[in-house]
Amino acid sequence: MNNPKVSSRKTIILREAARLFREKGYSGTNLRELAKSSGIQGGSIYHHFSSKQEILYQIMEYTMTILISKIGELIGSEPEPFEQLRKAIRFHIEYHTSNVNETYVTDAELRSLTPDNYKKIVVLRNKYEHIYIQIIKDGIRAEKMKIDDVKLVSKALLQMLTGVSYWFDPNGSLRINEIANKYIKLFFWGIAGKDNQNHEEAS
Amino acid sequence: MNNPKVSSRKTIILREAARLFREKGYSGTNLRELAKSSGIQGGSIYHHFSSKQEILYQIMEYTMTILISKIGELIGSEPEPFEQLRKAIRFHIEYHTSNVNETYVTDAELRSLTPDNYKKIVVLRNKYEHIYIQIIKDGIRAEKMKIDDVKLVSKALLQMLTGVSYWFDPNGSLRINEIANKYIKLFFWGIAGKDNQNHEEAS
DNA sequence: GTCTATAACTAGATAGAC
DNA sequence: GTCTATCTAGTTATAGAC
Repeated sequence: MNNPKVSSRKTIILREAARLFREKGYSGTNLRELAKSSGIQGGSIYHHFSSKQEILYQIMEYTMTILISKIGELIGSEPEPFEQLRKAIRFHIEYHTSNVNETYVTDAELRSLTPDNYKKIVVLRNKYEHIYIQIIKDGIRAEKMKIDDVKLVSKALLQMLTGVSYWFDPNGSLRINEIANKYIKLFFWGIAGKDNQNHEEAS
Repeated sequence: MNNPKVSSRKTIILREAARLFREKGYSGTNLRELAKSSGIQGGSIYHHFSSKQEILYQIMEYTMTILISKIGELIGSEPEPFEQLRKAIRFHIEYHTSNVNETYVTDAELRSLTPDNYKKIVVLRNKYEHIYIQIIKDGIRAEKMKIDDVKLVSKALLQMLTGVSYWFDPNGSLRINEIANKYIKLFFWGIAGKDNQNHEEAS
């Protein structure tokens, strides 16, 4: 996980843990099973991690750090907010579908963190979410986007995008790139299309 | 739960179970604690339910059944697809925010069901999702909506809407009715607004 | 319908050998 | 770095009294 070129035991444990935590939940996963699928015995886990909690925390901390750093690079090299948002959407879907186990756990197991770990991860989550908020704010300022509630719209967007990893099937007919295009189109223009622009109000 | 007027012990257990399953997960919740917060001792749970699994199943079965029956009534009395969708969106958000614990559990604890129970709940989920798919298909046929991938769009919609119950704060400044309006507007017209309709493609 | 007591088992974590 | 053995505690579920 720290060095993707070497599949050290630690890396294997983290990868298997993410898989099991997603399949059975954090509480539903036991360390003997995790050890077995990592190729070692139960007790050996504790050579690499001090507790089950630490494994969960490291998965989340790593995932959020990568997400933040990659999205940062991505939008740093692109000045136009519309194009920034397109790239951000594409990236979020790609990363979440390519790392389903880790991102699912990071998303769904916040409740299983100790209070201290919880605080740290929430800080990172807010940081990531704030990047999307900022892009949209810039889009409004540039008069490219029309939104009256930036926070709500960012949340709606991220939940919709994260949802892709819940149903995405790598063996299905849709490529990730096509899916991203469809989401971009939906989020930008909605379902009503130009012809129905007269129903602007939502009573 | 079966008769909302009487808060029988069974009803109380189901309500408390939904709350605890959401807070700590199904595996993370123990029956002594559930019993305690329901006002009885651990062993007494088994007078009302045969197992922990049965409690989970009943929460989900009840929630899905109500969702399907209510949305059925709602769109049955409205012929126009645009208006049907507005009502459906409003209903989904309202029900999910008013019954956060039950809907969250129904959404997130599918993995904790036994294979037999899993199959039954998935049938109900598909039934509910199919109602949204049908509305959108009708909307396309009536040339009110422009969508090339109905399944994807329905999933995007439902994930976005369900997400409201994850951040909704009853003491916050936004009323559910206002939130529903914002989501309807977003889903119908997108964020780009009329003026930018020329960027139709999403490269 | 609820209680107490307990059976049967499983879990996270530790210790010390190799 | 991994093993085996084990401690300690907690878990679902059952049994029988009230």
